[in-house]
Amino acid sequence: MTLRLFNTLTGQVEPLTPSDGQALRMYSCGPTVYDYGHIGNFRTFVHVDVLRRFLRLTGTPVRHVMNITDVDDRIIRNAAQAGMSIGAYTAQYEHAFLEDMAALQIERPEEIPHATEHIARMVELVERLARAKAAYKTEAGSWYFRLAAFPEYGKLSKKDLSGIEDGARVDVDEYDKDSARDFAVWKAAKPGETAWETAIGRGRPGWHLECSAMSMEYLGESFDLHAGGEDLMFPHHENEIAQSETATGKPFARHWMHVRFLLVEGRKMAKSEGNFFTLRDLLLKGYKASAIRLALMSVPYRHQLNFTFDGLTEATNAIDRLRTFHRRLTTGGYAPGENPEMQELARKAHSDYMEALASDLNTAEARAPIFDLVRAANTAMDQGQFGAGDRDSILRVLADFDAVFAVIRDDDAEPTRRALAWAEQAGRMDDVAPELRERLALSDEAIEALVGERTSAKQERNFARADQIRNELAAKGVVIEDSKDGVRWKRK
RNA sequence: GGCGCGGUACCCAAGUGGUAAGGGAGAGGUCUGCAAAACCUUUAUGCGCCGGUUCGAUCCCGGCCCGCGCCUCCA
Repeated sequence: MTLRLFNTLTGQVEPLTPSDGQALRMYSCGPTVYDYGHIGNFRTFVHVDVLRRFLRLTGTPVRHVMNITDVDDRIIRNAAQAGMSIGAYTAQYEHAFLEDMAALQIERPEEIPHATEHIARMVELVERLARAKAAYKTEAGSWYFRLAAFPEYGKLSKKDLSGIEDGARVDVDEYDKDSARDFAVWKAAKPGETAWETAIGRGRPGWHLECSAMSMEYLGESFDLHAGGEDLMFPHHENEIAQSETATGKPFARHWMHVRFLLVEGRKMAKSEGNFFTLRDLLLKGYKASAIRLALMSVPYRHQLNFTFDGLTEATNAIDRLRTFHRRLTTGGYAPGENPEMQELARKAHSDYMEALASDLNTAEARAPIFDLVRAANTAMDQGQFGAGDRDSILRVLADFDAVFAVIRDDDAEPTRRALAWAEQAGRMDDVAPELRERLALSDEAIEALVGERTSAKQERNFARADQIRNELAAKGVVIEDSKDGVRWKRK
């Protein structure tokens, strides 16, 4: 099955396959590690994860590179304010970022290169551009890319810049550029700033240059896919194309994927709007990492997502339904054999699911057949029309579902515990939802003991005691379910 | 101003030129010691508004209204 993905460059949905017949070579713009990641960042990373997971599910090996931008103006500024080296400053946020990615079940890219470790490659690229007369050095020691050297500029974002008058928007700092639209590939060091001593002068790389240099280093001068948030399309990706294609004379990435922004409660997320949330903020409020992941991915990547707390609750409940069903499959007893109707439903659900994802990663559409299957299977089980063979088939469908969605397997406790530990150390305990603390204070062993005691009480028909225990557990977020196959419990 | 996206039931949301997936919430019922879980039933003659094309439009075309994004650092 071949993925058909929208390509920003051509404006069309096109098949995406490895051009070398081996692995799909893809690059996605990673974080600038100057602060904790917010949910907007993670919406993009989650959808890139959906892409790579689906490719792998369809048997396409992936060679995925994601950069870490560990030097830029904000980093230099913040590190100086904190009285830290930029290395020490960025290390803490990079660590937090990788932890957050893991919490959201986002797979690690094959390569995660750091900008500061590839300065030499970037300098080479500037030199290459200089030789092609496409980059020039200013009096102040910065290097700029000459837009006039790349007539195709604007082909990704569909911008026609020919009408922009040179000099119209030149600001004071950039007075020595040849044209207002020329962008920096190398920034001269200001006194006291972190800088590298190189053949092209003392300074640091421009942001756009980093991605060009690192993507080509790991993936070659031409590769299959480049992804990022919609805001990066212009100017960041446009500049990458200009630099890279001018330097190599070859097409850079042939397929471009852009994930749309999310809104929070109907407005663009911004600190000034008071609707700005990091992943950690949400975990401390008691939302599960899996619910956050599902909420972020439930609306297809090409549509704006309105992120709301109602949506988070809804995602929590939807996941509960899936997990309850999964538990019913794995813990229930089923007679040997299978129900031909069930087999057909499972097969159909699987193919509808795969087809929806293959169709430009339509995650919303892909969910539907899975939930259909859950209902049909529950009904068949209730009616005793369900065999061990059906269980096995459906477990395989769910495994493929979770290979991309990654929400059924319950790994939620760990991220929450880590967020709590972090809050303690960061002095954020006031932001921890009180119920959350109580919940985590109760160990699995303690729950098991109480559940056991309740079962005994029930057998003795001491329902008062049994209900008392049930209420006590419920208050701490533990739900008990009595079924024919015994007692199950779960954390809310 | 330029480029682009969206307006589908109480909420989120998919979708197709031939008559509206799925999830969540609500209501009623079955089951249960009571619950929970699960299942059943139930909620859009209708898909922003007005025209047009068509045998037929939510889906195509035109206009209008509303919301949003990018165009500057930004996922």
